[in-house]
Amino acid sequence: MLNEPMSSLSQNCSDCPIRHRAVCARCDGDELSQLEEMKYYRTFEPGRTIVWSGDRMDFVASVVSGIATLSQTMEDGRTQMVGLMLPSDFIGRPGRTTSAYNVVATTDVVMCCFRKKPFEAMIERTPHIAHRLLEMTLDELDAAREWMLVLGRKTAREKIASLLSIIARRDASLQLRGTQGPLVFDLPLTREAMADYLGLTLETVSRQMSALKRDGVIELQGKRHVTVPDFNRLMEEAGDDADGGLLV
Amino acid sequence: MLNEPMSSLSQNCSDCPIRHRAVCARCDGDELSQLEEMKYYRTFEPGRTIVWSGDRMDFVASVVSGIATLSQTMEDGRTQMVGLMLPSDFIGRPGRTTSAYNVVATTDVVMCCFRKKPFEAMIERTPHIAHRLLEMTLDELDAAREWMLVLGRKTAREKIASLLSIIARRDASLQLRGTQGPLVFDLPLTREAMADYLGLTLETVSRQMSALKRDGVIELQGKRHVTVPDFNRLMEEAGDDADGGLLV
DNA sequence: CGGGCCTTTGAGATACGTCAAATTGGGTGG
DNA sequence: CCACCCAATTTGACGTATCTCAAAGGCCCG
Repeated sequence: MLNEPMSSLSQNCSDCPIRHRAVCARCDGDELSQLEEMKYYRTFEPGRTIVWSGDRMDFVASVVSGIATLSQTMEDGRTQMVGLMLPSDFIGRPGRTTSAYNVVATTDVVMCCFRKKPFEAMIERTPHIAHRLLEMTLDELDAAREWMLVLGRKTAREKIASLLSIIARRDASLQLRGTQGPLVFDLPLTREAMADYLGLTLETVSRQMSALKRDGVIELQGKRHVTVPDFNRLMEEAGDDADGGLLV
Repeated sequence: MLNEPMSSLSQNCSDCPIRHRAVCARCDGDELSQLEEMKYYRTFEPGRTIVWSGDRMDFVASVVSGIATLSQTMEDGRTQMVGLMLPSDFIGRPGRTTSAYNVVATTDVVMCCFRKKPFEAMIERTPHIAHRLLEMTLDELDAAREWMLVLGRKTAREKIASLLSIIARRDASLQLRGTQGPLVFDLPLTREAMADYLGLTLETVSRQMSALKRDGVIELQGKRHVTVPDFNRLMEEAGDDADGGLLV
């Protein structure tokens, strides 16, 4: 079960797939070569834990490819996913030595890691990085707050529709497709992972997926392959304004 | 119904009550005087809306005193509070022209506002501000994620206990008391506001408050004045590790 | 072809929401 | 100073969305 061989990973920042979106997006050539000195790649298989909550973390990292989740767990095992980390997202917190969350790979994941100390020092002297990191953190804060509305006030059906529309939207924007015409994508999450993200049980997730399928909001080929014939319909089911642009 | 008269507001940053915690915390004298040129104070009465979601915002601001809430509302009126803004917290987002949330004063509120354009320009050239803002944003992101666990996975009783322990903890740290001995504080929120924060109805909030009182976890003097005889007991009811330090 | 997940579906239990009415208590005006 | 008023809160009865427990498929991979 090999994922992309290391040889295909750009050792060279200039042709990195997340070059223009990651924390290094605004760096110039000189700054990039400083980063190249402190960076190294790591890969993880699906299901593998990248960091445990409470563990010492002496690196920060960008997701280069694949999907990872951030989650919190209570003593009795209840767990809540608090973040979905996609390519270009940043993992780890400058100025903190331990992880506050479990970080788990849900697909094959490639990460571009930076040793923490040198990276922190570089933040101090490199406004390009500090500003990009601030911007990314503000975006994540907005996303977390949007998710609070989903968790606190939406019904199970709306929660499922919300999750599907987020994944569909992201997929469409990666593939540069418009919102017209059917959207097709693969669910990167198991029913249980969806439940942990939505604050539901996996049975409720399954039932609501079946209901959305029965009502023609989505079509399923197998368990993971999803077709959305009408994106606006999905948005309505999510309880969102249908005019919320696709290109966010 | 006058709140603190303007005359009592420090026009002078150097004796501002939030000087050491706000976005300006790390500024030196020169930077402070630049800020003083673009700042002005505004006050709001309880219940007054400071900004509406979607409104143009041409300032950013620090809460100097009082409490404000951030909330999102769905078309049918369901609302979810996504942030509790306390003294020193920062409102507004550099690089965005409209507010994503409703901002409402729940008590008398004094805000130190900065005109947006000059402030954004200053961030660009002042690492002290950019770094402090990054740090504060990361803290807010952690708080939002902790709240996602509360919203997604906790029972009504645990939710109430979680909210009370957060307020009690903050109050204790302001008054520099330890966690030993009874904690006493005033609830700055109505039952409805608590419900909007917790993703519950106000009736459920009221019932669970009564239950916690009946079980001796809290005592109530009037509707808003709360005594917590044993903080660890409250933490247990919240479903948190009781060893979570008070001094976070 | 068989074993082990992941998923679906069912039946019954329950926590929380909804609707409605009673009670409290803090502020106000007489 | 007291009675009154009104918003906030409490309490009750009932409905229901979601959870829990249980069993029966599918599907991938060896």
